Amino acid sequence: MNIGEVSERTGLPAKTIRYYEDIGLVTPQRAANSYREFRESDVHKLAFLGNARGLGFSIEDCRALLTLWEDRSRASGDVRQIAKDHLVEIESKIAGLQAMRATLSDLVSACAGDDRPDCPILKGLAG
Amino acid sequence: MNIGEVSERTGLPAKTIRYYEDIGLVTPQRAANSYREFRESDVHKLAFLGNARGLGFSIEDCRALLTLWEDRSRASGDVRQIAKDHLVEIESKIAGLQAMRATLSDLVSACAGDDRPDCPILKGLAG
DNA sequence: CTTGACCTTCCCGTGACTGGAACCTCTATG
DNA sequence: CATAGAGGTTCCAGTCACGGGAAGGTCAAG
Repeated sequence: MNIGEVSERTGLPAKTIRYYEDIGLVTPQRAANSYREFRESDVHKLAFLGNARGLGFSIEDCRALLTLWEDRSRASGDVRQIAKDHLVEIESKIAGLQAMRATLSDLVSACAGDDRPDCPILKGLAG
Repeated sequence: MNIGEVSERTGLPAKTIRYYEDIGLVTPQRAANSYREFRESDVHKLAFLGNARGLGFSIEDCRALLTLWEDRSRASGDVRQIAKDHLVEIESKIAGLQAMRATLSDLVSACAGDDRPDCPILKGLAG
């Protein structure tokens, strides 16, 4: 299977798939014309990667998860730990963004937003 | 005032302050020894930048906000628009992260996390 | 005079791609 | 058979907002 079809089937841009090969996440075979030749197992890996990235796992997390996925004798505790750590990160990002939203929406609602120069937002940002 | 003191007073790393000079956000004077010489107005600008960045505004947003801040005849509506757009972005980031959290926490709680290889997290990621 | 803190510039690296140039290969059509 | 166009290849540069570290100049204290 060529990269275009894989791209369609996984939803990943061809550029991304090439990048994943570059960094060793997938290793498709090569045809005589130097085209990449993807097997079903490559497509599954790439779909897995797409899902993991979609959940915000870093590439290195993905690499670890992929290794565990391929390891039939893995301990599910290892997977769970990675996921839990990531969950904590996500939660702290959410908290940070919510704090931003709170401050910012206060400022926005305090600002008349008309032609006059008086602006509580700028005042807020100034300190 | 030297960069070290400015760094302490604004909470911005010296590296960041130099970077902000590089991209034209501040333009401190120079002393004979080639050291940067910051005036109070530079410190205020940098504090403003620190606050705006802390609320997640991009550098280009900060540049625009700074220009408006310095423009005594600005319309507060311009400021408000930038802030509102940014608020929308923040909210969509929060929504994205919350969706990740929902899926991920479902997976984590479905996973026993012991020594056995059976793992709903990997199953979920596989499709 | 030396030590050590502070300052300078310069260049490379980050994460996870994305865009683009220059070029090769396959397939369908005139 | 020539050609056009779609798809493939490699490689290099850029993104964003800095951070690390090298190599060297400057200043105040002892």
